[in-house]
Amino acid sequence: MGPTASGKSDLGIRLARELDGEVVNYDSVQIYRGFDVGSAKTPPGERQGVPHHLLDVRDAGEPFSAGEYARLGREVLGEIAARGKTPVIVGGTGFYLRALLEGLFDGPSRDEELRARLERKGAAHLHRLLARLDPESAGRIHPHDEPKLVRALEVRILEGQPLKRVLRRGVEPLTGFTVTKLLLDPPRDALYARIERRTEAMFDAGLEQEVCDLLAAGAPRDAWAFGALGYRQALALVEGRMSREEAIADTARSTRNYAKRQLTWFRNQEPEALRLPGFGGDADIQRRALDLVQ
RNA sequence: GGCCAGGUAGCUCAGUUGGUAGAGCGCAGCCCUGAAAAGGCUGGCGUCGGCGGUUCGACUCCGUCCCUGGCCA
Repeated sequence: MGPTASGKSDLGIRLARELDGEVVNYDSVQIYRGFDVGSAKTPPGERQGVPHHLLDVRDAGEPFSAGEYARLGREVLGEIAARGKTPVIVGGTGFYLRALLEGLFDGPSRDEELRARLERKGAAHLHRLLARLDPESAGRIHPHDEPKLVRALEVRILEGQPLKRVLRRGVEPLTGFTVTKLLLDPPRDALYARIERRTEAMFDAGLEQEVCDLLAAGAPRDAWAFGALGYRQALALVEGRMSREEAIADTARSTRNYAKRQLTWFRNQEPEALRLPGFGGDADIQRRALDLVQ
């Protein structure tokens, strides 16, 4: 695990080669077919023969969720183990990793109709409604945090019970594996500089063209995956709502913000992860990672 | 050289009739149980261009100097 641009893919491939393993992705954007340049997906030609899983399993317009990720992930993990290989789980979507390893509660999936109805009402209204139906959750969720209010209401309405009660139900951690967690944590300055450079490189490498290709292939312009970092801006560029300079600057800034949120998550939600103070491509970091894993 | 408009937080800018300052973004810290590259919370930051003056009190008024932009020479 590690923030965006910390070299997770490099380290993942290295570890997989050494351990006779296969890479399992847990990046929420690399899940999508055709989202390659902007998600920094390792091109097939650079995978050094290491099999990669859970890349390109959805089209732009298809919804996806942590729950689905956990189900697919456990299947894949089982298959890899059956082959006698070692899974090397690589990504930056901390919530997906938690869903995979710790499990999610046995609750309802998204209900699009219910959500559409709720989302129309606005956060303030939703918070008042939740205060009535599930006071405990209303006290825990900030009145401005619409997505979490919607989810709490969705569970409460569909299950007829407050979220906290449902939350305990049916959480099944992954079994059958010994997990070693490694966290890439390069110096902040160096990480930000690298994000800056990588963002420019993505636009140079044809992120704009990738968006055009996706649109031409029928991806709706409001497809969820177009909300991802870089894609939102590249779409604005394609549609003439942003200049190239603005698109790059905006992408780099949001990517820094994202990296910071990832670091907070990993630091506090994955305290047992072993920290590697550098980039995944660094030779000494790779050596240290191998020592920790063997 | 003259005229005009500006000089306030790292950046962009607001600041009512004089009572020592704010907003967004950035940055930092944090939250998160099925759209998590999403969404949300909290926080510090200023010699208000310099120097004088008027005043009990000046970012606000006066003088002067410096800097930036525009127009005219």
